[in-house]
Amino acid sequence: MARPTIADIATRAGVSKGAVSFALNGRPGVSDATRERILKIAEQMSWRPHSAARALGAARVDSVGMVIARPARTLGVEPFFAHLLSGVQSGLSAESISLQLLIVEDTAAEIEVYRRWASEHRVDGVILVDLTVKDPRVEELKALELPAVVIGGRGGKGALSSVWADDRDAMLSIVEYLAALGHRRIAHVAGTPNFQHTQRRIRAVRDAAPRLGLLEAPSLTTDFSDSEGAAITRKLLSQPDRPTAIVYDSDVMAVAGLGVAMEMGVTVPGDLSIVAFDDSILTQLMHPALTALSRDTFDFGRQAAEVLLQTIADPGTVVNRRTANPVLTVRESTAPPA
Amino acid sequence: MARPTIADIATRAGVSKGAVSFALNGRPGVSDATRERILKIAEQMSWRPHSAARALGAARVDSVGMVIARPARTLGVEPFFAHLLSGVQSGLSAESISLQLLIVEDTAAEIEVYRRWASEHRVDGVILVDLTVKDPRVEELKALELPAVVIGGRGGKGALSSVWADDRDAMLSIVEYLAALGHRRIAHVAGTPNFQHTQRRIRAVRDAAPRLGLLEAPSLTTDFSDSEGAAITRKLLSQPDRPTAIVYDSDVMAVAGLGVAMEMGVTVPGDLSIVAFDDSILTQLMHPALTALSRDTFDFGRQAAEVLLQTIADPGTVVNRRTANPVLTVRESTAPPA
DNA sequence: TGGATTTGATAAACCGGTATAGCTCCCGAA
DNA sequence: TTCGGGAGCTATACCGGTTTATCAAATCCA
Repeated sequence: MARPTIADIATRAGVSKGAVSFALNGRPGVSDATRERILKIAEQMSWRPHSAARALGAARVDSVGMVIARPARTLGVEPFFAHLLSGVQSGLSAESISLQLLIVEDTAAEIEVYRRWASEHRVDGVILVDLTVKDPRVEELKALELPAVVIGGRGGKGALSSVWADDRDAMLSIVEYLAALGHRRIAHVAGTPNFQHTQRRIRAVRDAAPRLGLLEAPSLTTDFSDSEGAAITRKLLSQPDRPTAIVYDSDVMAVAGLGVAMEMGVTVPGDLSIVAFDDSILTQLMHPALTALSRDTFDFGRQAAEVLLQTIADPGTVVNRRTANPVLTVRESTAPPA
Repeated sequence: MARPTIADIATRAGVSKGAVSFALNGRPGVSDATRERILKIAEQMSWRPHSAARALGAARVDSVGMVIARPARTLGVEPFFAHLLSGVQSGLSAESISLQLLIVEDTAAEIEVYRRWASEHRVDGVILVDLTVKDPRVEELKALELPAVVIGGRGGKGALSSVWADDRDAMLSIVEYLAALGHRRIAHVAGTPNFQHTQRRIRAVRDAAPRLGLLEAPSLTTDFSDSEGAAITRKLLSQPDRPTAIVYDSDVMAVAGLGVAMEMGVTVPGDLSIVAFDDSILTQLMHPALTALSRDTFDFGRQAAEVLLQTIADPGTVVNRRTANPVLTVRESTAPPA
């Protein structure tokens, strides 16, 4: 027989559909003896709930969504997303909730997806990444009343739940380390200026500079691509008073920067120290291996899932959870200046 | 008012639910005038179908699934998956079908997911990757009667639909190119031996060796990790008659191999030519940039989606589609031997 | 002991669509 | 003039669960 339904179980157990439903969901209304009997029969018939039928009862769909808005070609180099995804899933699988993943071209398309998901009842909540300054998605999700959690940034004034790491603190730890090594000319090759975390990192560098006695500490924004990372590095290293250390906002840009240094005959870490804000296998494969900030991205995802489930369970609450601070993994690309 | 239903539309249009359903699905049963009126009202009320309600009618769920069975930590370095995913989605979005993505630890867990999906009616079909020799998933999916398409390998004797590229041909083009440059000692650092494509590539090397007059052409299997790639390279380069060219089955291993060569004072491409079977930003960031086999992974995914939709529409058919041949992108890591 | 409450279970409504049997017109052919 | 038949639409059952109103029997308490 194909796919047993609760009606089949009811017939076999000699009870009503309702009783079976109560038994299977662990709610009161049946005696322990009956419950046990029903559960055993369900087990025997290897019954599984029909997800659509469940979802129809205006209840949850047991599915959450995640949209990544990036042009396809810039995606996938960073292990960041893969680890984040694994983490999110490990957080969800405990409750056997599934994840819908979508990759779209831009934020407009992303919002369109949220509207569709909301109106079609496809997900119970969503996870947001790459939060920008004045992000339009926050307002939209509030309007749609779709539970959401923001990763890596606070969701506006108590608007959405969030899971975030202290970028400021992390950046300070990098700059302080470089200053302690003796560097006085430090450059910061940042990411897209409209990302919230980019702003926070830039501010951290600017605020710390005077205190650490830095002569120079410019932050230069890019589109996160390897080519812009390389171009900016070329420009920095061509200056008469070139920096003795560069901090890159991503591992890909750091690797590109290392390539430029080698091509220009600038030795690393002799003439130039390099630090990547993101760690991955990339930074470890280099020669010299790059000093990088390591974050537990997997755990990040896991916590996001947890917070989202809380928010779904009680749509009123807004949770802002701060995760463990990232740590600086020192490798071969940093040393005192010549 | 929250979420209009077809009943609301029916009331407003002064017709029955059935008529509305006919009109919205473009099937006969209503006059053109009525249809037009209903469509306009639906548009005004911004009606969207409730996916669960649709799915309940024993029909399709408009959702397909994809499970990637890899330990979280080895995942995400290769842009391969990200591009594949984007491609799959672009193929699906035309029909506004959503994608469920799951990352699990091993094949056992993967099969468990298929069972759950099938019994809970969560997906209409699935996409398989990383096909192994005697893959247990093929049998399982046949048993579950879940439409499926295999990416990168044939699905057994007409068992499942598939989309594949000619690995043999691709490998031949690499080896022939190296032979033409004058290389006679070529090593092949392969992936996991139980993958079908690994087997095909190994066979291609073995078959071509005599014809091309190669003195030596060993294929050495690994677990695809950078560390094993490095270890094997170290061993190869320590031999008295070391190879003058190495072909790596993945970009990550090729990069690791390049690192080993540099660390051992073996110049690339002077003393050693390196070719990666997979292209990505990684290979381009290196110095020297690596010669690599470029595949249109995005298109691969798109075609897989297409074939899957065909298979879902008509569960009887088995489509085996061969995609465009990959091309060798020559960069700086290959040259005639010294 | 009798009325009030609790327990264990049932029948039926409901969620939002789809599918189908059947009804009413209206037209054309015999 | 009657009958067949198709177009256009309605009413209703159905999909597989959840939930609620209802009810009988058991239990409790004064």
